[in-house]
Order: sequence, then C-alpha cells, then structure tokens
Amino acid sequence: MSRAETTRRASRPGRAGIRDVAAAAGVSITTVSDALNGKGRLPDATRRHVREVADRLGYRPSAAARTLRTGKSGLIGLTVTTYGDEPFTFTEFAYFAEMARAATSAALARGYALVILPATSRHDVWSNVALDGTVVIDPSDHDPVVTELVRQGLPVVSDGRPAGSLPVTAWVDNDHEAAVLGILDHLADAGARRIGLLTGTSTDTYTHLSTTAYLHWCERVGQDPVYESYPAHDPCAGAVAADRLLARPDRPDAVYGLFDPNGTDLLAAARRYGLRVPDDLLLVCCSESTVYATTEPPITTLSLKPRRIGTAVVQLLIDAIENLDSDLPVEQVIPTELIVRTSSQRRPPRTTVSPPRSPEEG
Amino acid sequence: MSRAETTRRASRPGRAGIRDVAAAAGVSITTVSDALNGKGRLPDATRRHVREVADRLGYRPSAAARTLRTGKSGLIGLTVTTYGDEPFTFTEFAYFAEMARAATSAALARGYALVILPATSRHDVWSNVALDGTVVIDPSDHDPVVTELVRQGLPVVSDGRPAGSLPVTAWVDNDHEAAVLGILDHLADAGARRIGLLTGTSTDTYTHLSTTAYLHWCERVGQDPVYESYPAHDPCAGAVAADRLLARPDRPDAVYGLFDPNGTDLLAAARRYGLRVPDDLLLVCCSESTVYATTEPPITTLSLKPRRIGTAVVQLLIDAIENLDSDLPVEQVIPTELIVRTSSQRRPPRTTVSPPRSPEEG
DNA sequence: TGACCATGCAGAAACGTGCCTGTCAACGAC
DNA sequence: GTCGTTGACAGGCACGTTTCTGCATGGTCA
Repeated sequence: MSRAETTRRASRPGRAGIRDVAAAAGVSITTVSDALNGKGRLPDATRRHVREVADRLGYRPSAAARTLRTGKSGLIGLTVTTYGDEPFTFTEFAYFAEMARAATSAALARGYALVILPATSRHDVWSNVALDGTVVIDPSDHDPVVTELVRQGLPVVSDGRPAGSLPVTAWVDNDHEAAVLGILDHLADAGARRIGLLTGTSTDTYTHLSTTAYLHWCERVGQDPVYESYPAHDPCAGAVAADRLLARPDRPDAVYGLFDPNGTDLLAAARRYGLRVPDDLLLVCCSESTVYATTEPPITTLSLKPRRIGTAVVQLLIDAIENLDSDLPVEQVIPTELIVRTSSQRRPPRTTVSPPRSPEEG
Repeated sequence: MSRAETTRRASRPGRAGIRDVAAAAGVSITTVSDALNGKGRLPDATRRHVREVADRLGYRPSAAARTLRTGKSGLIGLTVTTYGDEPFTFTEFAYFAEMARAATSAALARGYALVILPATSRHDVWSNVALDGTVVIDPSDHDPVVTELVRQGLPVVSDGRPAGSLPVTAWVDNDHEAAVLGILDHLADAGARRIGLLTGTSTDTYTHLSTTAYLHWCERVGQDPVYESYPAHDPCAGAVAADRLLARPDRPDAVYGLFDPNGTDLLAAARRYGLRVPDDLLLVCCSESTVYATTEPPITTLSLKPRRIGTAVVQLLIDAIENLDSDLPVEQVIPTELIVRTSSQRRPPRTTVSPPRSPEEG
C-alpha cells in the first residue's frame, strides 16, 4: 500500500473532501469550489450538478482549511473579567445570561459564532483558537488580554466604558451617572428624606461611576451619604451588608442597591427589622431578574438593557471585522430603563402588576 | 514587486510566522516547531534559544494551520434546544448559566474552549467552525443536529437522557423519577393530603419523566392527579397556570413546580387567594436560583446540580475526543439535592426569623 | 476571415503548520 | 579502516481549501 493511499484512508473515514466531489462530478476542484460558493462564471446546470453531487456525498468543507486560506474564522471571543477561577461572575447571572444570549443571537444572524474564553491571559487557550475579534465585558484597567489582542491587530469591543486608556476599537455602555441620579430623584419625589446606597468594594467602572454619582447627588442636595460596601462577587456578603445598612443609627428611609441580589436581601433585612415596604422603606435595585415583579411587594428595578447592549456590541465588532467603516460612533450609549413597581411608591396609584385573573380580596 | 512579496506583506503586518522565527534564530522550520512543541531531540541550548527568539518576535502559532494539520481544534460545541430564535431558553437561565459556567471551567482546565451554537441545523454556521466534539443540552427526539454530528464521526455527549434511539456517545442526567418521588414523599410526610403539579406542555424528557413519575405516585397512593400544564418557554404563562391551579375546586394543599419561576408565581398566586405558606399550602419548586432562600417564606427547592452535570458532561466528551477509552460508564447519573426550607414544613423546627446566613452551595 | 471577447473550466500556487525522511558529522567497536 | 549508531539538524510533503491565472472553444464584428 502506498503512503499516499495510507494517509488518504487515515484522514477521515466518513468525510468527503472537495476533490472527492470533483472526481464524482467529473469536474475540477476549482469548479466545485466556485459552484458551491457562488463565485466564478458557471452555467446553472453545472452549478446544480455539483451541488447535487456534494449533497449526495455529504460534503462539508473543512472549516480549518477555509480559515487558513481566507484568514477569517467566523469566531468571536467572549470574555468576562472575573474575581476568581470561574469564567464569569456570580452576581451578574441574569445580566450576563441575557447579554450573552443577545450577543449570540446577533452573531449567529451574521454568520458568526461565539467562543467563551477566560479573562486570564493563559496563552495556551487563547492562541489555540483563531478569532476574528473579541467582545470584552467589563475590562479592567490595563487589561493584559486586551492589549495583547490589539497588538495582534484584532478588533476588540468592550461592554462597559474602558477605564484608563485601554485601546479598544469601540465600546458600549449605559449612562450610569444619569441612571443613578434619576433613581435618586425618583426616590426623593416619592418622599425619601435619607437615601442609602448598597455598593461594592471592587474598582470596576460601573461601581465607581455609580458611587461617585451618588456622592455628588448627596452633596448637591445636602444629604449625608449613607452607604455600605461589600465584595460583590461574594454571594453571601450582600445579605450581611444589607443588614448592616438597615442596622445603622442613621437608618435610611430609602435604599438603592447596585447589584442584582440586593432586592431580596434588602427585603429580607427590612422584614427582620419590622420595616414595611414601601411605607417605612423605599427600595430600588439594579437587576434584570423577573422575580422582582412577583415579590411582596414588587420591587422597582433598574434595567441596564443587556439585550440591547449585547446586540450593539456584536454589531460594532462585526462591522469592524468586515471593515464596514460605518460612520456610526465607536462609542455607543444605551439608555437604561426604570421599571417602577410598588416598592418605590409611597402611594401606589394603581396596581402595577395586574393579576392574571380576577383576584379575590385577601 | 513580485507576487510572493505582495502576498507575504498582505498576510499579517504584525504577526510573525514560524519561518520568520526560523530565519531570526538561524535554524530551520522543523527545529523551531520541535523546540516549541517539546518534540524531537534537541539540546537544551537550541531549545532555549528558539524559545527566546519566538518570544522576542511575539510569535503565536496559527491556530488554523495547526488545526488543519493536526485535525484537532480544541473547540467544543455547546448547544441547547430552544423554542424560538434565541440561542437558549428563558426559563432555565439559572440552570443554563451555572451549567455553562461549570462546563466552560472544566473545558478550559483541559485546554479546550466552548463555542455556543444554535440548535437549528443551519449548516452555514455549524460547518464554519471546526469542532472536536459537542455538548447537547436536552436534545429532542431524533435531533437532526445530533445525527449529523455523529455521521461526521464527532463525539456527542448530551445533558439529559436522550429520547428514542439518539446515537449519542454518552449522556449525563439526574434521576428525575426518584427526585419527584422523593419530593412527593417529603410533602406527604409534612402533612399534604392532595399534592398538585405545575408542569409543562413540551415533550422533552425532563417534563415527560417528571410528569409520569407524578402520575405513578398518585396512582400508588390513591390520589387523584391535580396538575396544570403550560408552555414553559413563555415567561408569562407560568403565572397564569399557577393561578389556575390554585383556583380549581379541588385545590391542592401542596404544589410542586417543575420550572424555575414557579416558586414566585405560586407564592404570588397563594397571596391572591389568601393562602398562607406553609400553613395552608406547601410549596416546592425545581430551581437553581438563590432568591428562594430569602423570599417570604423561603421556598424549598430541588437542585439538579448543574455544576456537577456541566463538569461531568465535558469530562466525558473530552475523554471521548482523546480516546481515553475510560472504563467509566457512558451513562452517568448525578444525584439531585432537595434544599428544604420553610415552605414545605408544617411545623418549622426553629424560628422563621433567621439572621442573614450563607446561601447553600450548589 | 482574422481579431476579439465572453464563456466554461483546469492547473497550480499559496495559507502556516507538523512530522516523516534524509543527511552529515562524530564516535566507538570489530 | 569500515561499519553501525546516535545526535542534531534540514528538506519537503501533506492537511483541504480559495483564488489567480491561463487555456481552449465558439460566437461576433470589422
């Protein structure tokens, strides 16, 4: 048995190559490639014939060979900065899930697939996958992964305004200052006299911008800041911090929590101290979770619109990849949405959550 | 300018190839490849020299070329059957997020990366990425994607026992029958006389097995089945179905909900009908969400242990990829965990007002 | 009728690696 | 002195595409 024959057998028993199709169709490799890719100038008869033979043989072009030849893999990296070994953070489950879902959908609609990659700069994994570009969620200052990627000439789009002078291709973010100010005004309008904040100890942009906006607002209206910080990546610390905030001698009569689980944590803490919501305590938290629509009482939430962010990030990245130098701004701000429910209204004008059927009076 | 020179310039301005390293180090391409991959027989001096030159040039081997040559891409597909255009379903957010996180970690630890792919058989995306294998979550009966993948000779491991004779390489699942029977016994022990079920209309294995286990249990203990079905993919339909279940003339005094949001939906419905939990209504639902630890009252949940499932699925898949024909069973059953809280206990053993405590670990 | 052009296809050069084979020198054993 | 052996490298093929170039053929027009 000749060597060529051996390697031909060993390649893939079930997979047919382009030259098998060419042989079976009685044409050349070029004709097969052109027929299947819609290139070249071929009569429809040949095109149909080749397509039919390829279908019959179950031909699937090798993605690796195509990538090597064209330089495009159709793969987009998706990475999240983490506080541990996990590939994405715990406290942002609903946000991350919705954002990733939207990003995946948007990518697939344009023929790309998403690869989940760790934020650590482990070269062995990053260099083993051919990427056309990368989406980075909440990049830290001077992120080594980002700088390495742009050094390789790959476009990088970040969810979250990059801190420092991180050389990203584009970024998408909410206007966090405006969101916080809007919530504080909303709570003040509802009658709050002393508004507290439940915030984080980490140094990411979201936490930083939101906290400073709160401090500025306090300074403007002449209120002493009342806030508690905790490590947001720790799922247990939130409940403790919520309890601490309501145990203070200068207990606030309204609280805004920056992170998803703060709503239930604050609600539980309020119950422990006998505080009625919203009568004794107004509550708002930033969350994408739908459970806050059916809690007792329903809790007002701020949505960062992760679906729109995920879609926008991917669109910007693919535009950069395909060099559609669109005149779209490379910085895109997505508006937030305040979903007002009972917990932030002293006098609920009407039931915001209509029951599915005519309820009996409890 | 010659053609060769043109294409050489056009390849990648910033990227150095293996032959650039060879030229800079004064050795051949083979020596560079052997030195960097630890193959061949080279003196340590040469090996170190080549490594140093490669680092200095910022050399990163082309993943596409390596994949083409070796036939291994280091990529694992991750796909979920869906009920719409979205890449993964809405009602299983927490489960999917945790499972995907564990799967990503396990894959990265072994040098693989995960690619999110749609369950639709759109060849243009699937064939554009070179996969070494695929993880399929909840494959439907006679899934066309799975059969196509195994036809190509790729290993496929499913989360969820495959229905029918789906030719997967291996699968991991919980013992859903035992889990449901355990919950029903638990509720009966707590004093339930008529246990209702909130289930789904779809035909996936989880829903099917759980529902038939419920029916068998009812038959065994001589209780008339009381259940409502709804399309689980519709986030609004759950609340309606929960309301419907509690509005029945044969209203159950205990309910098990098969899906994640059922807990809050049932709790809200109970409040509308003036039912106290757990005094008038015992509640259990299947969920991975941590919010049920702090609801009023805390709700007993069944955890399917998505982290262990995600890890096991990836380990089995990579074992199959690397042909470590381990004598591990290709069918692996992960035990579930019932996290008993106030909602399923008639006589709470201790005070319901509990200090903030650390949430259960998954 | 020859020049010219559009059509329909084939040949072959890359893309960047991994690895098999081969060469050359040194060296000890007979 | 020759021969097998071993170390240390170089040459070159193959992976499976895409695509540039080129070569026939047949029709059209000056």
